Amino acid sequence: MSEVARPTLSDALTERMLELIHAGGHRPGDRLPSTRELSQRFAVTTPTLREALRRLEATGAIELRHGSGIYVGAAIERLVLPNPNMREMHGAQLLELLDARIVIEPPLAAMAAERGSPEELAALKRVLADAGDHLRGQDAELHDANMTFHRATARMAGNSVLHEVVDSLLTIHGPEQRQILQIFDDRRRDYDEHLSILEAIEAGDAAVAGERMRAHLADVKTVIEQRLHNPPK
Amino acid sequence: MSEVARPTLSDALTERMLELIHAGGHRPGDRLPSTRELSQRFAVTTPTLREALRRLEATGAIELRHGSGIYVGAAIERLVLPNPNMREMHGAQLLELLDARIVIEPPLAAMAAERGSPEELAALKRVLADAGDHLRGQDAELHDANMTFHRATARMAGNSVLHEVVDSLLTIHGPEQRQILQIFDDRRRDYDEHLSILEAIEAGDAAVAGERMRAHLADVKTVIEQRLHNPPK
DNA sequence: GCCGGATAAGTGATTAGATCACTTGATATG
DNA sequence: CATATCAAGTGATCTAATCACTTATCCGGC
Repeated sequence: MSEVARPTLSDALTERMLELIHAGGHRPGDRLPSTRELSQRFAVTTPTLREALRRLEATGAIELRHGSGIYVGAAIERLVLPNPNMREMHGAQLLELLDARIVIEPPLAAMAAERGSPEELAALKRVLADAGDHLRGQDAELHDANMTFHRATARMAGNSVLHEVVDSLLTIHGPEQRQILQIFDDRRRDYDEHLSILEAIEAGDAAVAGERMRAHLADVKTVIEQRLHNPPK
Repeated sequence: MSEVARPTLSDALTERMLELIHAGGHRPGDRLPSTRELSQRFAVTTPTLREALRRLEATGAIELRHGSGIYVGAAIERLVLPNPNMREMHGAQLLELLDARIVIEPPLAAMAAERGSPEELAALKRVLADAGDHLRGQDAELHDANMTFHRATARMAGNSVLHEVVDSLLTIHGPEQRQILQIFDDRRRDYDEHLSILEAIEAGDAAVAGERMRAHLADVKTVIEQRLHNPPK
C-alpha cells in the first residue's frame, strides 16, 4: 500500500536530462542539443522526450524556443538530482531557503497581527487544531498541516504578492525540504511554537508575533544545521 | 525584438485544463477524465495532451497514476489562470508590490554590505555608472538600468533563493510597473539614492545600507501614492 | 459464507515516422 | 551598405497502434 510508484521512463528521462545539464557544466542561457539528437541519445521517441522536457520547462530548468532550440533556464541553479549523494547539497540549499524565509515570514507574521481579520484568525486556529489532531498520526500529514500554518499566516498578512512568494517557496522547494524535514525536524516543538505565534497574532502584538516567527524559523534552521553535520541513527 | 512568443498549442491546452478543473469545481483528489477522452474533447492528439499534463504535473496541479487515472493535485488551490484582463496592473497592486519589496530588499542590502565580494561590488558600481550615462537619455534605458541596480544588490546578498524572488518580482511585474514608474517616478532622485545605498554597502555598514534601501523604496511608494490620488498633467 | 488468487476492462506510457511552423543566419538584391 | 529573400535547422504536432499497470470483479477452495 505504501509502495512508491515504479519510476516511469519519463521520470528517469527527466533525471538524465538534469544530469546531462549538470555534468556538461552548462550554465543558464546555454543551448542544449536538439530534440532529435536528445531522443536518439536517450533512445526514446520524440513524444516521450518532450514529456520530460515539458516537466523541466515547468520547473524553470530549461526553456523551449520554437524554431530556435532548447536553452538552460535560470532555475537550474537550485534544481538538484534526487541522488543520495546530493543530500549535502540539498542541505545547503535548504539552509538558504530557511534564510530566505527568515527574511520574509517574520514581517508577515507582524502584519498578520496588525491587519488580520477575525475570519482569517479563525481559519488560522482551525489549521492549528487540525495539526494538533495529527500530532501522533502520519508524518506526512502533520508536516503538511504545519506547512499550511505558514501559508495561512502569509495569507493573513494581506499582501497578495508576498503571500504568493511564500506559497511558492513552500511549494516549489517543498519536495526537497520535505524529505529532510520529515527526518530531522521535531514536529511537536513545531506545533508548540506555532501555537505561541498564533497567540501573539490573536493578541494583536505585531512585534512579538514577528519575533516569535523569526525565533521559530531560526530554531528549525539550527536543528537542521546540527543534524546535517552530525547525522542521527 | 520585444515581441512576446506566440502561445503554442500546448500552452493553450495547459490553460484549458486548468479551466476545466476550476470550472468543474474539482477538488484535490478528484479524478479527471481519461487521456483518451481529454484528447478528444480538446481535439488534440495524445502526445500533445500529455505535454500539457506533464507541465501541470510538474507544478503539482495534477497527478498521473499509471493504470489508474489523472487526479487533481493539492497545489490546484493556488494555481490561477493568467487571465489577459488581469494583465493590467492597477495602482493598488503596484503599491502591494512595493510593500513586498520593502519587506525583502532592505535585508538584502544589509546582507550585501556584510558578505558582498569585491567583484560583486565592482559589478554594482558598473551598473550604477551605466545608469549615470543614461541620466539624460531614453526613459526606458534608464529605468532598466535602475532596475538592474536592484537585481545586482539582491545577487550580492549571496542567497540564491532570495535573489530569484527579487528577480521574479522585478521581471514578472516589470512590464506593468514600468509604465507607471516611467510616468511618475523621479529617476534623478532614484539615481542619487542608489548611489547612497552603494556607499553604505561599500563601507560595509549593513544597518545603514538596509535603512537606506528601505527609505528609498518608501520614497518611491510615497510618490506613487500621491500621484495616483492627484494625477499630474 | 468468506477469503484469496485469476481475470478482464479501463487507463496511462511509449512507440514510429512523417509533416507543419518558426527562427536564424547566409545569400542575393537594390 | 542596407534590406529583402531564402534555406537549413529546430521545435510543435499529428497519426494510430501497442505495451504496462491498476482496479474491481468473479470464481473456486476452504
